[in-house]
Amino acid sequence: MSVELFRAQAELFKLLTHPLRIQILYLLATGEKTVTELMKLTNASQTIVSQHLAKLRAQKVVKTRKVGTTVYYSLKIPDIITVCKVLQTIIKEMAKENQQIADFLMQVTS
Amino acid sequence: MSVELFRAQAELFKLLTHPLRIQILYLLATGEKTVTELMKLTNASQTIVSQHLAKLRAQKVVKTRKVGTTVYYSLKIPDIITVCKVLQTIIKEMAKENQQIADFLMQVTS
DNA sequence: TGAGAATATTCAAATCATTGAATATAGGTA
DNA sequence: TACCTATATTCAATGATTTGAATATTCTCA
Repeated sequence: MSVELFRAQAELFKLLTHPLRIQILYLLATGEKTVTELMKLTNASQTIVSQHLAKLRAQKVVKTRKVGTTVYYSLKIPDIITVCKVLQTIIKEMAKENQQIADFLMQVTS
Repeated sequence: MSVELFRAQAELFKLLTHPLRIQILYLLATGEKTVTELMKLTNASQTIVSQHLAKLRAQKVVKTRKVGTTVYYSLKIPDIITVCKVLQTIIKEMAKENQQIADFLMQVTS
């Protein structure tokens, strides 16, 4: 596998390193949303939401539809949410294991 | 879904934003490797490899086995490579689509 | 014990990402 | 035209990540 492919993967993964961007992607996975809706759903400011959407647009994982002055965002690459979901199950597995270790330590030290 | 989960996901995704770390994970997916082997396979310096391995260790996605002075690294969470592979298929899809657009433009402008 | 091999850590410099404030644009409506 | 609403962009400050050089640690073997 080429270094170029690793670089391309790394670039796309960078989109997923901000909690707000992940949240926005999950929201868009449930259907298209306007910027104002995303602001309300995430409790983030207009500037911040718009800036993060710009990053998602730059990498073409979202697409837009403009009606008058309002812009509807939706997933252009719906599979991106699969990537998040796979990681989510990993996190749950890790948490479960940590819990088991914690339980064991409780038992040993009490 | 809680902001905490988004944050946890974002933290793990940060591991995947460096080409060398992705390459190391792919290499470890084929079996355990020593630091020296990883250096040779990736053409990266000892310091660099060691630093990136430290990040992977900090998030517990790799584990180590020490024999004398050499350290064998392997995947502690093998599913992490699934995350990479899902993204890889997305990248291929995106590339395919771009190719189709390029082909279309060729046709139209010639 | 002393040298050498394998790996890890620390630190400063450079680069990159995030934020908030300010401003810009563009469409709709009085 | 003038204002209002929705969204985007720019810029400077701050914070995080990456790198290379230097150094530390730990093990083995003569």
